[in-house]
Amino acid sequence: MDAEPLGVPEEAAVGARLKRMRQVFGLTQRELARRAGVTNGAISLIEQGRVSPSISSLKKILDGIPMSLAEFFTIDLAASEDVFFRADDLTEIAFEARISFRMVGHPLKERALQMLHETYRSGADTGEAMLRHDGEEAGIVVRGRLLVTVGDQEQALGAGDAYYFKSRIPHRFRNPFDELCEVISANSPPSF
Amino acid sequence: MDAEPLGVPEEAAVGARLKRMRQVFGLTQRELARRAGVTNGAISLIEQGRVSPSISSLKKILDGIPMSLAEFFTIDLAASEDVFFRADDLTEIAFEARISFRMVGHPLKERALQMLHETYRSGADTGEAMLRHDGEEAGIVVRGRLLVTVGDQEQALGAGDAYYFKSRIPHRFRNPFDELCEVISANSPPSF
DNA sequence: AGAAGGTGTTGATTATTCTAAACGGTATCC
DNA sequence: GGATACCGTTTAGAATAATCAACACCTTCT
Repeated sequence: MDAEPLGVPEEAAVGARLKRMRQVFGLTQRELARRAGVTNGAISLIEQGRVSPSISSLKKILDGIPMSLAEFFTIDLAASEDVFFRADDLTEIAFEARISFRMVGHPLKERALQMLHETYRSGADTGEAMLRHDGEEAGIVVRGRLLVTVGDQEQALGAGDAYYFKSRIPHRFRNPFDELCEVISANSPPSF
Repeated sequence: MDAEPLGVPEEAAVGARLKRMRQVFGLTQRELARRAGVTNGAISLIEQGRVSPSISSLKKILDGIPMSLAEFFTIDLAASEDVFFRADDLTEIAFEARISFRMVGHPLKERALQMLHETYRSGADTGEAMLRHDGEEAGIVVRGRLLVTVGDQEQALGAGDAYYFKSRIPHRFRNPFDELCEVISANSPPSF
């Protein structure tokens, strides 16, 4: 009706959505247009909300990403909010004086994965009583050295070294060295 | 490109999908068109797959149902298959000579709900050892009378009477009367 | 500075979709 | 039997979307 579709939220939403998806996949309008077999102009118009694409052309474009129509309309953009967390924003998990665990992501949210930024000061030890819990965990040493014990294996890991094991296997982390050690770890499902 | 979009599955799929949705909601093309503020012709063309509607018009049409674009593209039409089950098709769950449990739906399919058509002949009893399991259950007596025990409460229910309780509470069903008793029950999540 | 190659955006034309109004078919009512 | 009231379908023309080609802008390179 109107020349300017101001009051129509869905068009703009589709455009914004497409732009978001395209950017998430690291594509330019032209690159996506080439892959999809449409013109870059069409994508520009759609993203600006100046036209409402037909299902067929939207599908054609999404095929170039690639992404299904169902995905396109279903994926919750808000859910991918808070992708970045500043170091200061990480939630501290008290453990022991010499150990600091700082969690990536919101504490309360239901998640399939948990990531921790761990700091082991000299002399830190998760305890003689080995840790055991469900899931699997992995980590990479960022700075300093860490003595990792998993089952009957024990290794001193330096910066860049990593571990991966099933958390049911008794494990322990120690820093018997005199320099501070930082580790980035992840476990799934979350067990803290 | 072609006048006849034979090789394009998606358009036809959208048309068929729309037709299905419209029919499921018991609407005629004209009625839906009236609600959506489009012409019945447009709906006809779309359903035949002769055009690929724009997002804006598809949304307008779906608003008339009403249904979101996400729903429209997500809902699995095949999943709503086998909606009706003849009495003879209900799967019998052997229990006791005087008790018959006949399940609605396919035994193997993952479901959030289970419905049973239960028959308690005179003297039937689910057992002195009370039943306990996860979930919640409800039922309505269709015929005869049933003595229902839930925790420390006990009631004789007649036709039309019903119950609802958390299945963790010990429960028992008995028919000490001399007429046959039929009950329709449901429990979620399925526990048989 | 200027050329080259990238980005997204914009008119004029072509192609497609939507509307409006008709058509044929079927069931119901009188 | 004919009028009425639905149904879905179809066609000509108005409205909208997509293309093509140019445009303005920004980096990078020489």
